Amino acid sequence: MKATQILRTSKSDLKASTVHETFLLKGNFIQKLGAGIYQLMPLGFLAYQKIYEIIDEELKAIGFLSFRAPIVHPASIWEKSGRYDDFGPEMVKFKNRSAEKFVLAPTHEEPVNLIAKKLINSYKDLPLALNQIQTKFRDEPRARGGLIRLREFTMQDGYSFHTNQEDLDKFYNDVRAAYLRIFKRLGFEVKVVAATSGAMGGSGAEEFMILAQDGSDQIAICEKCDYAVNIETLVEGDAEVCEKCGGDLKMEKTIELGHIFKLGDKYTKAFELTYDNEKGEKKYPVSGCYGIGLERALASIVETHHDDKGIIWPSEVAPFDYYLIALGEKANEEAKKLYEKLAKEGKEILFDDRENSAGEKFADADLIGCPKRLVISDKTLANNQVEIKDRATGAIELKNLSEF
RNA sequence: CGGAGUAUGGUGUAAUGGUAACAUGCCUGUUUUGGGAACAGGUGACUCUGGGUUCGAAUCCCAGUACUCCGACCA
Repeated sequence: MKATQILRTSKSDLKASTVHETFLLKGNFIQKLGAGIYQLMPLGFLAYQKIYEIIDEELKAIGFLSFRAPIVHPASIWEKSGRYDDFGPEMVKFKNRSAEKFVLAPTHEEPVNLIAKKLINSYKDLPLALNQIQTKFRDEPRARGGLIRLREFTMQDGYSFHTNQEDLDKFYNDVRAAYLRIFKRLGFEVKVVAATSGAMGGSGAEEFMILAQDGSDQIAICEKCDYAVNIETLVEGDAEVCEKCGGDLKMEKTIELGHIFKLGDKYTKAFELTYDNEKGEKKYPVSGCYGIGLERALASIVETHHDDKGIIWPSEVAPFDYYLIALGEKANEEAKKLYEKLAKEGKEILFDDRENSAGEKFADADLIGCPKRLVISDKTLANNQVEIKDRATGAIELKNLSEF
């Protein structure tokens, strides 16, 4: 892709309240429409799609079926579950011209359970795992922190249904492992933290956290073993020593990237979702649910992968692999050829074909943060070479044009 | 939802009751290319909305809306 089409960086010293928002706004990855409401610009959407694909791929690989629920729901399905009145003011309710009642989905248990009810009749239909990556809207009283806490956001939300606890436990562990693979591919070092499943009911829950200065969660980490726990679950004065080994606990600010729950039969009971067992008896499946916030993941990648000049994308989520700069007219001709060749081979390359000064192109290459920067200039052309600079390490190597 | 503040070209700011200015961006041209270049010309804001005070309002007053920060709430 060409910079003249997609790149609109800002030279201003704009400073948002968080690092990721500063760089994402400066590089024009995102645009703010209102508090907690942002749109992804073409550049930002490229990175977002990479995240989407990684999550989708890993979850399909362990057996999730993809579905897609709507964002606007008729109020009736929420009235039926009893949550139309219970959910609280963060759920937006509205009426259309015919005074029919609707809600904007803050979560998707209601439609998912309707899908599951269609698909599950018999024990033979279990286990079943359903997944979607879809928009949620929550009218947060105070959205803040850039993309960390949005009102409209995208969430991967998966749900699984099982005949018994052992089967749920097994699948839960599969999801746990898939989540660890996802977060590794996204470039994170996550801590899996014991969490309360109180509000959701059920038998267990864990959160996937990263340490981050701008985080709004706090966890307690044991200084001796690898035990970590959300401080929300530390209520009864045991907030000072590790319950595993007795070591001292240290408080750290974190961002929660994902959350997995064993729900038991709370929701299947609430939604009257049953199956027939071998004896023909009606039983409630036990279920689990699993979620990752995509914009929050995007923001967190920037929070954990940057220097003072800009973003340093992990290779799997970078919007482009290469950022190509040409200096001088002769170099520009060669760069154009190289760009077309690499593009034809399917390489993801951003060619800075703008007429801007050299310094501006270098600064933007750092800001945008593609893993490799290619420079062609009179200097490199003297030996028919291209300079390759690694964004993360700063290491520079020269390669012959013919080797590309 | 409680407390405080802000609202002016695309962006960032100035003008404190009397002609809306500066920088940047953008457009044209010339020149320039290894770390945010230079010159020249040009473009662009009925100063958030509605009301009020005044000869006169970006400026003062009232209401609304939006945004920011602190707190509560939530993930």
